[in-house]
Amino acid sequence: MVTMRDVAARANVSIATVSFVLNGTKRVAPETRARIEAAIEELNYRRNVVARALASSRTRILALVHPDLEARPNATVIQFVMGAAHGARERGYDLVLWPVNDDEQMSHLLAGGLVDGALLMEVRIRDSRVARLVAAGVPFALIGRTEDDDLPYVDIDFATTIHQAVAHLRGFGHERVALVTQRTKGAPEPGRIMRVESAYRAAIAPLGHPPAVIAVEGNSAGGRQAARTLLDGFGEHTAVILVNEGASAGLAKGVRAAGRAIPGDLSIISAATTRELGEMIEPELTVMAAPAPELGRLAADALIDQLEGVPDAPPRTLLPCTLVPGESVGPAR
Amino acid sequence: MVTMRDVAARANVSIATVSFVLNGTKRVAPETRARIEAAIEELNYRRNVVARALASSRTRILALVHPDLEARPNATVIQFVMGAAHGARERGYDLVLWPVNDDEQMSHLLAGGLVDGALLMEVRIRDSRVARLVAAGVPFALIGRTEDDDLPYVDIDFATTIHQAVAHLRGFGHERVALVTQRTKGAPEPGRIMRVESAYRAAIAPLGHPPAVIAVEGNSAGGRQAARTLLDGFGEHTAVILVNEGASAGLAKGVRAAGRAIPGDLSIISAATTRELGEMIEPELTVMAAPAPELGRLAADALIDQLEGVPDAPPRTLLPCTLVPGESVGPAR
DNA sequence: CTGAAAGCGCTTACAG
DNA sequence: CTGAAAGCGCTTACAG
Repeated sequence: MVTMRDVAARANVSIATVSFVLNGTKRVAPETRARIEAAIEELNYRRNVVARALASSRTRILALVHPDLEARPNATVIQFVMGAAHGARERGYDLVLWPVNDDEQMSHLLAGGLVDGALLMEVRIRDSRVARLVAAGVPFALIGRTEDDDLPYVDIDFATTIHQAVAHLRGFGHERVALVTQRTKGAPEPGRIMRVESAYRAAIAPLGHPPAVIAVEGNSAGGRQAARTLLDGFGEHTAVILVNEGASAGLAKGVRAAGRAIPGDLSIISAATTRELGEMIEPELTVMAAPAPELGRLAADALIDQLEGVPDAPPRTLLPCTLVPGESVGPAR
Repeated sequence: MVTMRDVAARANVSIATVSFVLNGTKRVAPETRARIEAAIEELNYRRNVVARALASSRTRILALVHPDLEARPNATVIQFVMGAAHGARERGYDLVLWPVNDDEQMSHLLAGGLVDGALLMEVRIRDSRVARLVAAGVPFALIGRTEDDDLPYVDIDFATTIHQAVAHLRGFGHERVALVTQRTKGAPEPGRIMRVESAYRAAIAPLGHPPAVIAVEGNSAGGRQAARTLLDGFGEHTAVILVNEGASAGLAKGVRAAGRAIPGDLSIISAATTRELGEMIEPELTVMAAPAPELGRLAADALIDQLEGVPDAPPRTLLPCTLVPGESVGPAR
């Protein structure tokens, strides 16, 4: 293994000087610099990141803390993760995956000193992990929000997204619009459910009809259950907005199985999902595509800005979903 | 920050002895050990993983090397990734994500010394990354296979999977069975395509009809194209096996759009995907569910076994997919 | 069974 | 502009 010592010897300088040109932390005479760069090139030297981390007390590693995601293979999840990985890499950071469900284990890992900061996924309204992070003195950024709006986060702008969805439906004459959200058995609710609901209530208020919110599990069975509830209980609705990726297909199937037409009898918009999911369903669903890759990247950026003390870096970013018209929205009956 | 030095001072021993009890590398007198453990407890000490890595030349970090996965949000991909992350964590290792497309960048990262070993995803028949890994002297395990069968890998047992799929179809009287695989524009083909094809040829040989292989892109458009080819060109086929997750929904839609019934006119099995994907489609697809979580975990295990010199650890594992009956397979017409 | 000490490969005041 | 040296927090022969 070739070390800084070898480079220094070949360039006839001290290892300190090699370090200075590598980091650009001090001015070095042009000729000296050239000699060092030549030596680095000739020896094919790469500085050891572990030694650098120990000496500088900065590992340049970030943790992505998330619950078990195997269980919910939603299309947006991988986009978040990969967006964060790309964002980190591009700024010279590494991203480690920490699939931990309990706070204890997270604190334990944090105390090991491997990471400079953490990205939190699946953030809940009241999230005890945040207190742990603060206690450990570890900088962080959230993907999603707690009830405390002053923390660093990136999130989907649900207010704008839902308003646009409602506006789109109103353009087709819909006045009675229901909402389908996600119920997570056992687990505390992610913050977005609450935000989505209030955005929905605000958006449909001008229409003068009472809100109808249906919470089901994020899978096909949940979707079919939502279809039944919608058709039986709330029969008069002509459109529905879903913020439940996993239930989208089941809802469409359930509606059709009940002999109703999409969009003839019911228009559907699935929000916070991917264009690809919409294409898979019959009829092709109109979706509000989540800016998941961007959010992943922005989360990494926000955390790194914080670590590096970048001035005027935005600690919080909200991005709305993008409407991708399919064949599931039509005129109100 | 509390260090080993603090623990040693409190327990009245040298830091060497503290290190010995922490690592279990040398026998320590019970009373001494008890004193040290008490001190660790009282001070809430956690050993610094970076210092440990530098001193032991073992970082206990693994890299997951993969091309850009944002672009292809297949359901199995996240399962692989999370399986590997879990497997690593359970054995005290961390997994970093390395989204790199070119070999140069991979070698560059490797040379930094951050990782003890690498897991390679999306392995191609001839994969230049393998040579790079060998050149860098970095242990690795593949998720998938190259043409060289002697390397450490985990993979789906496509031979068994395809045979089971064909046997299932034969049970329904099918004799003319087509295959739909994936075509990746530009990129070299992953090794599995080749293996799937030869497994398919072997499995249908006893049926006495010529093979029909259709390669399309892994998205809805690809699936619809496959449907057209299948219905127009190969009209006499009564069943199709897909090994193209992303095209599954498009194929089903295309077949129905052409006025053909599933499974009345055409039976469909989608192999190497998830049960959830099958549920999303209309009619619910019979799938061969990929053992993706297990394979991710096994890949991590194989690599760690190698790093730790575990005797008799299996360097290669093949796991078949599991048949999950849906509504897309019926008697041959 | 325990300790003193070298060493892992860097960074970073400090001195000149 | 450059260097000598301490130090980051551990592990690991080596000696006793």
